[in-house]
This record gives sequence, structure tokens and C-alpha cells, in this order.
Amino acid sequence: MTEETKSLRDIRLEKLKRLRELGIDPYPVATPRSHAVAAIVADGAAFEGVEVTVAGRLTAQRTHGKASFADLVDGSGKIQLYFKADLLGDRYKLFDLLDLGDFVSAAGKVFTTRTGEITVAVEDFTLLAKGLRTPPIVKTEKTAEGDVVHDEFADPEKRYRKRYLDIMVNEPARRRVLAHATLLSLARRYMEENGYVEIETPILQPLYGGANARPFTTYHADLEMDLYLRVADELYLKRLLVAGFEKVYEIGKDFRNESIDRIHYPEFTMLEAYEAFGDYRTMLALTQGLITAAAQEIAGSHKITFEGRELDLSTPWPELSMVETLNERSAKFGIDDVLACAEEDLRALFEGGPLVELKPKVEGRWSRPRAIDVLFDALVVPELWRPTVVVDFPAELSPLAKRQKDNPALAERFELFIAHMEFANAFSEQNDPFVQREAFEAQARAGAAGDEEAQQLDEDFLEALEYGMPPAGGLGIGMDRLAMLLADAPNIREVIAFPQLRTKQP
RNA sequence: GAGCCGCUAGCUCAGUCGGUCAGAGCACCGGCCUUUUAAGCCGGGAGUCCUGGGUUCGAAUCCCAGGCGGCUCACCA
Repeated sequence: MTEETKSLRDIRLEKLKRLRELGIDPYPVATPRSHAVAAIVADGAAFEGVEVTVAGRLTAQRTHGKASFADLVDGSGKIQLYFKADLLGDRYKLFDLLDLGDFVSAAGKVFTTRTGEITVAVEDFTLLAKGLRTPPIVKTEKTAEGDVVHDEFADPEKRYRKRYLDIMVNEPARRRVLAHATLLSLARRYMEENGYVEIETPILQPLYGGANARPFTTYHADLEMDLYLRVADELYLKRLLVAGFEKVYEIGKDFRNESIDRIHYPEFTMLEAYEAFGDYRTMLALTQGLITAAAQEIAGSHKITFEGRELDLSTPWPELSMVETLNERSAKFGIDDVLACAEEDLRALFEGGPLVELKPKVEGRWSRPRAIDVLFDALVVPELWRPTVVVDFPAELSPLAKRQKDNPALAERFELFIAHMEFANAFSEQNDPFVQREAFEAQARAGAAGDEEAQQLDEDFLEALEYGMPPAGGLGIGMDRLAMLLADAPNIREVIAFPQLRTKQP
């Protein structure tokens, strides 16, 4: 009767006890292995009859009385093991004390089964780590139409809460997390090959700036002061231009106190880069080079698939003027110049006009640039599938950017849109301390008026500018989003190893 | 923050109109099985039906409140 009420874990604990009684340490120190399993499987013919020692986790077992097959997975791949009483003698019965999920090492000669599977005929095996809990058992069936996954570990909550299980048993989860890591590694290599030096800047900042966002706040006990988690690296990296570095960048986390959705995540990884004597065009070339290199390495091609659609990332990317495109779209509303038209006419579009459904987006903080931003999001962004370089932003939306020489209402800036999402933001950096001060003051006024995302006036940064900052191009790229795109992930959390969830109270 | 949907065995799920509805497959345990691969065959065990209230003779099922998650929207680059 006690047999019947044992949990799976109890059964494994009993096996553990029996192993110890047999003098077997269920958690021994590591033993050497001779090969990663993928190396053997990739060249099975060459390994025929060769003695190997492999180590990994048991992920499947198919017992046949006095002979049994098992699958062993290591970081490189999967190989089949063949446990046979003829070869193992008395030790064959120890196979019964192994469970799915256990780590083992196995030594024996490689052979090929009747069905063509490269297999290790185990002559000796050692338990490396006993698993006390049963992992999800996911089985893959090979069919003519492709692999069919059975009993997939699919519940989103369980997957995110127990991400180590998700990555353990779901190959796509592993692939996506790896894509994120590969991207960061490649980006650093790419930047350094282009002469950039990575310098870390503070995450804990007395003032936050460089982007319009609500910050997280924290407190330093010894300094007895409030600090903000950075929303951008920008103002510190530009101080490094003042200091005399010509090409600086940083890949690190920014923190914005906003909600999570498909393409937003409150702690996200940003690449920021600044190049002295460059401008936003310099940064466009860098962006094109980096993203196509990343596509090549992660997706294997400049032509990728995203959300079931073909997406060609090949350069050069088409450019599109934000204000000109908007003027074309809004002509049917009687507005053919969003920058010069009467503000009342623009406002009327939202106030009971044809775009009344967008009214909540401008209500409470009306301004012409804000309206232009909202119009662009609603009328143009949904069309931007292929990489598109959007230029001609209103200067008021770009407080850290230089203005265009022949049209001061516009900023020297581009944003890169792919598949309806923003991936990069770059401008010719404002280095005029007077103009920069005015822009900060405008932001401070917006903040005082209740805009929680307004930037703060940073006197120290302005003082730095007064020592002279060379003209420069600056760039930010959202790396999680880029990983999501290149890994064809449906959600930004898929490329983040441990996404945040509410604590579950029992 | 709002709307919609979901939560049943370790995993994936079914559960009709409130009444043998506590179920299946995988996993597990016992038996058979020495080239299988979603191995197979026979037998068996396994539950806080998310939580708490309520309605009812009777609730996994209906109602209310709450929790957690997903999607959409809002917020947000």
C-alpha cells in the first residue's frame, strides 16, 4: 500500500538510497570524457569500433529485457547508448537504478545499429548526478512530413517559471536564448573590428537621461541618496567623447519602468555607439553592416523568415522621409504640410475628425511634434516590413540631436524600422551647449507639466559640452529585439533567459 | 490599468446538460522482451480539479471574490 502512495520523487530517493548502499556515490566528482557526442555522430563511419567515453543526460530509454537503448544528450547533441547484459555482466542491473534526467558517463565502442543509428555499445558506465525530479518527457516522432513533437512542454507559465526545464527539453527555447548570446558576442566583435572601444558607464545614476522614459529608482544607503537605474547610456558615453575617445560603445542593460509586451521589456539590452567626426549617416553604415552580419551568422542569410513571412535584410535599405510621407498620407484629410499647417487643423483630425480613435494618444499632452509622432505610428509604421530608414524627424522629438542645416525644424536623425518595429535610433549628436540647454529646459518644462518620461536637466553634462564635444554620430540598437527578429521568436521574452514573472503565493 | 481566454496526475490534455467524471497518452511501478528509436505487449499505482466563499440533495462543471498566466488594447521606442 505504501508502494502505491509514493511520489515519483520518493521512488527516485529510494533508488538513490540503494545506490549508496551499493557503495556508489550518486554525486561524484567529474570523470574525463573523450568526445562531445556531436563529433561522433557527425562522422560515425570514422568512429566505427573506436572506444569512446561520453557524458551527458539520459533523455530516453527503450528497454528490451537484457538489452536496452538510451539517449544521451550533452551540450553538443544526442547519441544513442546500448546497454547489453553480454557486455556489462552484473553491472547491467544497475541500469535499472538510472532514471531519465540523470547525468551519466558511458564508455564503449561505437557501432551502427541495423536501423543506421550511431550508437555506443556501453562497456562501463558511471552515474554522474542523480536526478530526483522527473523532467518533462518530450518525444519527437520522425515522419515523412517532418518532426512531430509529442507532449511538448508548452504551458507558457511553466516554461517561463522553470526556464531551465524549458531550455532542457525544448530545442527552440535553447536556440533562441543562444541566438541572443551569439548576437551580443558578434556585436562586440564587430564593433571592435571597426575600431570601437567598449567602456562601461554607470547603471546607478543620480540623474537619468538620454531617453524619454520612466525610470526605476533605488537608494544607496551609505551615500544616503536616491539613485536611478539608467534609461540610456547616452550622456555618459558622450562625456567620453569630450574626454577624447573617438569611437566608444557599450552593450548593456537599460531599465525603463514600463509594462511588458511582445516587443518591450523593462530591463533590456542596448548597444549604444558614438563616433567622433561622424554623423547619423556614419551610424547608418555601421547599423547596416552590423545587422546584416548578425543575420548572416544567426539566421544564415540576409533573407530570413519572421512570423511566417519572408524578410529581406539586404542593404542598402530604402529610406523614407517621415514628414514627406506623412504629408502624402494626410493630404486626404486636407493637410499637406504637417509642419506648416495651422495647428488647429491638425488638432481637428483627432478632435472628432477622421482620426478620432487616436485622440487618447494625444490627449493631455498635445503638441505638434507629438501629433506627428502619433500619426506616423498609425499611418505609416504598419506598412514598414522590409528594413526602412526613416529620416526627417521633427527636431522637438529629438532633444539630443542636431538640427538639419537647411531645415531647422527637422533633426539629423534616422530610425530603423523592420517588420513594424523600431530597431535603431541614431542622430548627429547635439554638441552646442546653448542649443542643448534650451532643449533640456523644454524637457524640464514638460516634466513639470506632468510628463513622467521627460528628460532631466543635466548640468554636469552641459558643463562637459562647454569643454567641447567633437561633432559625432550616435546610435542605439535594441539587441533583444534584434535577437527576436533573427531567431524568429514570437515574443521578446523568448530570447531572454529568465523573463520576469509575478511571484506566485501558495 | 481594461477586455477576452486559460488553470484537472510529474508532462500534454479530455471531461457533454450539475448526477460512476476523477479520465486518457507519455512518464512511473511490476511482469515479458538481446539492434530499438513516440520500441512493443500484459498488469498496476498516481489528484488541494488554482484558492476562498456561495447556490444545490449533489459542484471540476453554475455564481461571487481573489491568485497566477497568455493574447489584445492602453502605457511604452
